[in-house]
Amino acid sequence: MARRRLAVTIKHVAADAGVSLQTVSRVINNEPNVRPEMRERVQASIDRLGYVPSIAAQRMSGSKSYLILALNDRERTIADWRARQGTDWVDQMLLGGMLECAEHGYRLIFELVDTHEDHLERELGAALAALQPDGAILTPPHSDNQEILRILTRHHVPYARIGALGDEDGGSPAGVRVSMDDEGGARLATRHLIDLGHRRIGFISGPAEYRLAGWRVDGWRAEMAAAGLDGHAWLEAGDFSYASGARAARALLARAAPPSAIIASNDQMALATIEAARAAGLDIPRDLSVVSFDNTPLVRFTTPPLTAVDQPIAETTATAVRLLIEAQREGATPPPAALLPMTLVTRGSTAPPPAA
Amino acid sequence: MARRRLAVTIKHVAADAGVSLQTVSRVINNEPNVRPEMRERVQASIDRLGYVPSIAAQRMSGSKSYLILALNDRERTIADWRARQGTDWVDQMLLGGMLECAEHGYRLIFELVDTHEDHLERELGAALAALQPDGAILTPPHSDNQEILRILTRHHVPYARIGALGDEDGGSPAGVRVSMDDEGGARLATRHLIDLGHRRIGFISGPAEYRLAGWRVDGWRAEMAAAGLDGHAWLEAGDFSYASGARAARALLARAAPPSAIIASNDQMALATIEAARAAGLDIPRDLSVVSFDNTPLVRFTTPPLTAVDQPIAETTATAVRLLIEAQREGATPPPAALLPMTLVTRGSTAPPPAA
DNA sequence: ATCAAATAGGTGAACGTTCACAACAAACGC
DNA sequence: GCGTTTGTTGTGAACGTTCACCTATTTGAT
Repeated sequence: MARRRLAVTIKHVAADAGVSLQTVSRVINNEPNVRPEMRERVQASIDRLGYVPSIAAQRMSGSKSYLILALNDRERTIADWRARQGTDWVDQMLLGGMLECAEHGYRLIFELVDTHEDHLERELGAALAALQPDGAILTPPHSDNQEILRILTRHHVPYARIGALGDEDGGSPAGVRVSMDDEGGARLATRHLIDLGHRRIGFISGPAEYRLAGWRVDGWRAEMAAAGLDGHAWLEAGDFSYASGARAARALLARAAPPSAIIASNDQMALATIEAARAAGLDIPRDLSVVSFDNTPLVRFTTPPLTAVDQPIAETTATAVRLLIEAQREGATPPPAALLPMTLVTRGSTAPPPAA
Repeated sequence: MARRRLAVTIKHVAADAGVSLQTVSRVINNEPNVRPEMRERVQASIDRLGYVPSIAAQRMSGSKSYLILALNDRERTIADWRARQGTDWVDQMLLGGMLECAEHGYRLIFELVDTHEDHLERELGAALAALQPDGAILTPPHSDNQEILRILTRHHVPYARIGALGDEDGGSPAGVRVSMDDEGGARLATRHLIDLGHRRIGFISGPAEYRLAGWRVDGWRAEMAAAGLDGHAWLEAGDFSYASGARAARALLARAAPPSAIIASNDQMALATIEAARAAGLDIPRDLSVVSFDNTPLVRFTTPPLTAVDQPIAETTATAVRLLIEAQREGATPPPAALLPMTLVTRGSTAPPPAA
């Protein structure tokens, strides 16, 4: 029954330092108009008593809540999770955003939302009203969900969208945007293979409903074209699943002029490609070079370990958090956008093409 | 400057329904002593106005915060994350706990703490004071960290410990405990191999500082003994790393009487075992059966896919949340403990031993 | 020297909710 | 019919912080 919270409050600090509540508040919030010596005295009391302002109380009197919500599609996340299909992106996103938040005295709260029309309004509204966050981060594939944007706007919560389009802003406040350079990543991979001497470079694409899948194709195509190579012949469609990757790889290898290298749009399809090649009696990387996209933990433990394009997932949320906080401080300048570069991690699955 | 929060408050609901604030509060909190018709009328107003109580305000007036903190070692998490070493457990823990929280109207906040002596006090204290959570979950390897327990106790935050010892409770409030049955899992794996006909079953252990590593050895040993087999000869020490697994596997296979099956204490060492076996010209599972522990996404995409003991990581936090909430409702009965069973997922890496 | 402005600090009210308690009505025991 | 319990509603204070406003004091320009 002893429900008494014996927490140390601003009142105790004020009494201890012999000043008013307001002065302590000013010191906490680093406001001006406090004499240095006074500030020091108050700070000493704060340290000695181990005082920490209560977020709840701060939020109550209209200040920031120092909370940022990372909104994720509940169904998709749970499905991925139940299936234990590398939900690796959850780690990356969460931790990247969290550390950046910590840096600025904020806290990241990971929130799963049901994106079904009827539930969305109630659930998201409840979360916003209850937590009153200072910002929200939208992750794919719902970064463009107009309904979510509408609700956030109505609740006056500034947002950052990851991997969102920029063009469709029909006058609505655009918010911060952070994207990964999928096209650049694909160019990197293609360039790497061209530099090794490959000329017939195959590409296994992802499902059309993911925009990033298209961008990856674009990058491959652009770099092929730049090198005077055919950026159309060796394209096979996949859907990010292992099975589709296996099918696409078999199709590519069965061609009259099979590619000497294959870029797969994600790790699972790359794994499938390796298996398919091996089943066809090919040695990796002697007979076939393989590059994958995403660089999840999966690809470090294959034989050979895969050369892969690394997605800066963590940097994505970290940047979103940073821009969100900065934009708030700066005032209403046009909301910033960032494009994060991908990097190529060279491992054992790529080599010069066979002498032919 | 329009800092005005035009949120709908309890006051609006009260006015709309023509009752006092207190009555609305009672309806929200499902308290007794409200006439059904009154309750209905208030509920109607709540629904119509889309009212959601503010957590901040609730927390202010001494009620619950409906927040549960999941405490994790910052350094370890970041290291794992930077290295992109399957931080799979983060996903699992987080999502498991989160969904269970959602079920009860709570919210899980993932918090990284610096466990270095001097920082711990300040950082954890700050988090507790700021958030005032209704409970905390401690995860390995710090479930027994006395300093953390001391701080939590001082702040009156009930806690659940995952994978903690039970014996060392020197009179301090023990809190809820949730563990995974590592020994049972090892027995399951061993039993499976024995049933297939194996008699020389090797075991690659984890590092001694992890208690669960010892429990896994115990389970293997117990089941071997129960079947009248030698539970000492085919043990090799590893440290959960790929390199150590490769070393241990080579050592086992080089023996005069090599095992026909090997159980590795985690997935990475199992992967290493498969590679080592293949390098030695062995076929999996024809010449050697391999069982791994943990069942991370890694092991589904190897060839063959690995038979693995699955850790109920998600259930672990889910159970912790549930017990924490229940214990709070029930009052101070002796805090409960749970032991979660592991399961064996049979895939392609196990088969009867070669005819010999 | 005088007045305006900037600086340093304090005071009461407000934020949205619950708690303790009071008030009143209805139901009950006898 | 009376006192007692039980059920239902309302009232004022409290939680910890910041905001708007106020009062001194100091600074600077004329």
